[in-house]
Amino acid sequence: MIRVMVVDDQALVRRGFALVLDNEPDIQVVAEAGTGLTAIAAAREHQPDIILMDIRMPEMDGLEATARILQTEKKAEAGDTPCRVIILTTFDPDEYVFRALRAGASGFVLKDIPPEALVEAVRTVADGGAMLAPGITQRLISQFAQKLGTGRNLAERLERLTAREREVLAAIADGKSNAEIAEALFIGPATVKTHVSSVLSKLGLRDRAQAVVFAYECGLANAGGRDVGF
Amino acid sequence: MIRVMVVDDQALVRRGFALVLDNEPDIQVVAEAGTGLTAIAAAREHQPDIILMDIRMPEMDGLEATARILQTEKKAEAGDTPCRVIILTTFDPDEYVFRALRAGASGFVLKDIPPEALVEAVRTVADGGAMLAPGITQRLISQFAQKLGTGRNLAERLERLTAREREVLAAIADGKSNAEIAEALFIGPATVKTHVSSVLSKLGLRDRAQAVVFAYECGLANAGGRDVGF
DNA sequence: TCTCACCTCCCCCAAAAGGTGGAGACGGCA
DNA sequence: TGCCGTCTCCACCTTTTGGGGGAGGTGAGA
Repeated sequence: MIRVMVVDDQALVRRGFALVLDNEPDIQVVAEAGTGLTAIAAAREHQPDIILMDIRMPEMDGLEATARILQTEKKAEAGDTPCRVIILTTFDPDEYVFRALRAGASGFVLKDIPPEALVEAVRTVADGGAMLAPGITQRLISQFAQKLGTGRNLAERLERLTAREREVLAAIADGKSNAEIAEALFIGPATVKTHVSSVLSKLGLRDRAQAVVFAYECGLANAGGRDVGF
Repeated sequence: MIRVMVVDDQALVRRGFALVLDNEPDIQVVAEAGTGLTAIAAAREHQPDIILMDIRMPEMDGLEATARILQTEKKAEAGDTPCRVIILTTFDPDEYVFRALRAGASGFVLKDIPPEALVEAVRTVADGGAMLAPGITQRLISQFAQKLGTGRNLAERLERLTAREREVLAAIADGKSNAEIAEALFIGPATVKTHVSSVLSKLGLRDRAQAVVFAYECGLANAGGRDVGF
């Protein structure tokens, strides 16, 4: 049985969704909330598997509420219920989508979807998957393809480097100085300089700064992976 | 009427999908192909709206074929049919997915989906959307959220900088030298040094190389956006 | 065996970068 | 009015970086 909570400030809308879902044999609506704040409390109390969350709400919007609920979930992590959130809204501007995904939402669907599709989305997400509105999936793919896109030809340039040189480049992309690289790779500083020089000349770069740019652009260094705690 | 081409090396599978789709009133299977090479030729000849493409095939795999078909499409761009590809396969390893998305696929679904879902996927993609298997959507979101994740707290550190300093940081993240930054911002090289110094000290960085790392990590510079043609 | 690519390290040197301290100009704000 | 933050620039200094050689050692392959 999938336990669902519906969060929307408009009681009618809320009841509508709840009725649609409750009509399914394997889905049970266990709570409803009309604001972000009450949603947080209700989530804690009823421990739903899935939360259908509107964005525009008084007191606290759905994105903020989503972030908080999933954060406390993560802290608890007693393995209770890894509650998952589907954002259900009328609009789909990019900013909302990105914020929602960052907040940890597993779905982002528009309110105009047919009821069966909503039910399907709930089941999909409860099953560990994710469900986005088709247009959003499309944009996500575009963004992703763009990021991977340029990587190709640059990665070819990367192959001109020897294994050691790639290691050095990675270290450069980590913000390390020559001395630090030497220490990290257990070689002398002079050797590091040699490697750095060949990396720069082979790739047609001038600076270690440009080397950092190159590393990020070709995917050798991945943005978002590191804590910049130099 | 949605014109579909089915590409799969197993004739039985191919016929199965074709029959399911042809049974729909708004979908017409206009071509079939058993290899990547013939798929390219058939796509050119029949100009389908949607191509269902298997990955594992003799002569040329589906990903390569997808890339080529969409590439020639792009070149032609006479506005004929902006043909779109749905990858339909038994496996979903990450590598395949990324290659598929980079090749320009608009969908990636597993062969075990129910027939109605396949039909729905075809309609969705024909309608300009995209459709991924739920698990894949999930992973795409994770990757995306990770990239956006750390950006927030770092961006706060960014706000300690003055507007000018942020400009300078952006220029640094572009791989520019102090002299180039001076030229770009119409100020003296000495001024650039001043700004660079305060950027580094305010952000707790040592190097302009570390500054580049910081810029990428906090999203000030976006990987994939630039041509590294130093 | 000889060659070649690679890794390792050295020296010297010029250029760039980064730190420190100071200074004038401008605009907002108490 | 005076204070403060910002932008602009300067001079001086140390450290780092990057380029130009050269040189020894290793292992794979012709």
